[in-house]
Amino acid sequence: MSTLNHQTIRKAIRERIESGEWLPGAIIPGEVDLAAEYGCSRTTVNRAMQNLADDGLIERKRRAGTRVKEIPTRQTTFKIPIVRHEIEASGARYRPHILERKTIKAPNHIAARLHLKKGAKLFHLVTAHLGDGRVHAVEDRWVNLAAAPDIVNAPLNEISANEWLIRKVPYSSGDVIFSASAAAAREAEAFETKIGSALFTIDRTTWLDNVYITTMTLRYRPGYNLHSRL
Amino acid sequence: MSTLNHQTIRKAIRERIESGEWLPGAIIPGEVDLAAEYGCSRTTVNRAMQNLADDGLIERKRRAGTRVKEIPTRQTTFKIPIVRHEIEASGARYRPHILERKTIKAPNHIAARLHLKKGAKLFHLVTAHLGDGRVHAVEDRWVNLAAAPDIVNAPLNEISANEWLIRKVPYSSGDVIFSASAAAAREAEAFETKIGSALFTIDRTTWLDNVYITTMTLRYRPGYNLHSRL
DNA sequence: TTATCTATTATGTATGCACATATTAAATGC
DNA sequence: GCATTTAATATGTGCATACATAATAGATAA
Repeated sequence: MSTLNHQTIRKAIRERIESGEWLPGAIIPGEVDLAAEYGCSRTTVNRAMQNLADDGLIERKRRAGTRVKEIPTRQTTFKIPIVRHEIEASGARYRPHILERKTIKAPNHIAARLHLKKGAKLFHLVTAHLGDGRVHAVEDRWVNLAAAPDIVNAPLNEISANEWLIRKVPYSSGDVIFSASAAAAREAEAFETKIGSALFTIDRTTWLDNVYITTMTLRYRPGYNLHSRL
Repeated sequence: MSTLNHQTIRKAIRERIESGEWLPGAIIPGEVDLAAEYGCSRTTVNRAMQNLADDGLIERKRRAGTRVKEIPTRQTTFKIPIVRHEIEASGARYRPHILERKTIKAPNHIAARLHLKKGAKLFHLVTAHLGDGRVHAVEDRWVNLAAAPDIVNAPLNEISANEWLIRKVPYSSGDVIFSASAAAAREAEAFETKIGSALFTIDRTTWLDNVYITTMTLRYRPGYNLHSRL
């Protein structure tokens, strides 16, 4: 059978754009024309083009046609790593080590992040994630007890709070913030580095249907980085 | 007409997963059944399901059926920001300020990144990206002159090297690395902060068809962060 | 029992067609 | 000239259908 699937056509069009045949901002032939040129149905071309539009390579408008993007929207998808997986992928044995675990009144900025009133009592958990005994990352987490009361009894020595929560509320929404932060005393000690060292940091707040579940700050050991391709 | 489009069905299925009707790991009804249930064609259900699979919510295998992912692959898409856009979005006026600009022998680790031999001569450019006169980020870039010889004459006071290169080679592939790094003397001075301050850092190497074009390190001012939703 | 083949089946993909919808360009009215 | 309506058109979407392909379960043979 013919090998003209939508992926082939998608690739062909991509190459024509990358080769400069159709310059940024230029309009490219309509679906009907391309279908004729490649000898396939418009449906197939349509699918290929939709994919390219998803990739941010082209811009499509009804009636107006399809154009190559002026400045391609460069976007990368990062898989939000699960710390245990990262550690195990490197061949080390994972173990969470709890540094702090108590239910206390949350600081105002934490309560605000979870859209709770000032002075709300939250479950506070600080965990060092160990790979073969070495600290890979330090997690500082606050959990809304109204949303996940069982957490106080969870076996957090065996399973990390993150994974425990994923099992409880697998499909939640979240905010993710990447930044760099300076090591405080606790992190400096854990990572055996100086106070003020630059640490790659992920802040994450999670909710489901307007109920805020948890917010956490994850600080990685010095030298850690997150890699992606575009 | 009926409002049963693929997006509606996609949303419906998503909700049934999020509600816990189909638990992680469980198999969900086949396309034919769902089509019957929703009163649409299998094509439409297929499209909805493919989208959900792209989102990492479900896993599909021929013959084996579709299952809810055990641990949902959390992934976020970050738009790789163009510094000028970031600055202008905040209402400030953008201006690049060149700190260094010369063609010299590249350090070995840079030559290696661009897959060139040791001692290759490269165009080296250090730029401070200013927003209303304040330094927003410092960029340290090396350009392969074999790939983009014209860069030596580019008006880099007006347009940043990044944007100039995007125009020359709009559709290239790249590696992106997010990390935290300590401010060296140059950055400390530019950002009016102390040496060793934690800076959010993006490393990026770009190529097109096996020709490596440029590699750069972009260090953002203290406090900068990258935000996303999942 | 174990290995190999075969039929079954769920998803994957291509196509032709019809109609929806957004946007532009042309026609019309003031 | 300027505003409004109308027609033309490229993409967006849904459906029925046919066939491809991979994985499994069951049948068959060693």
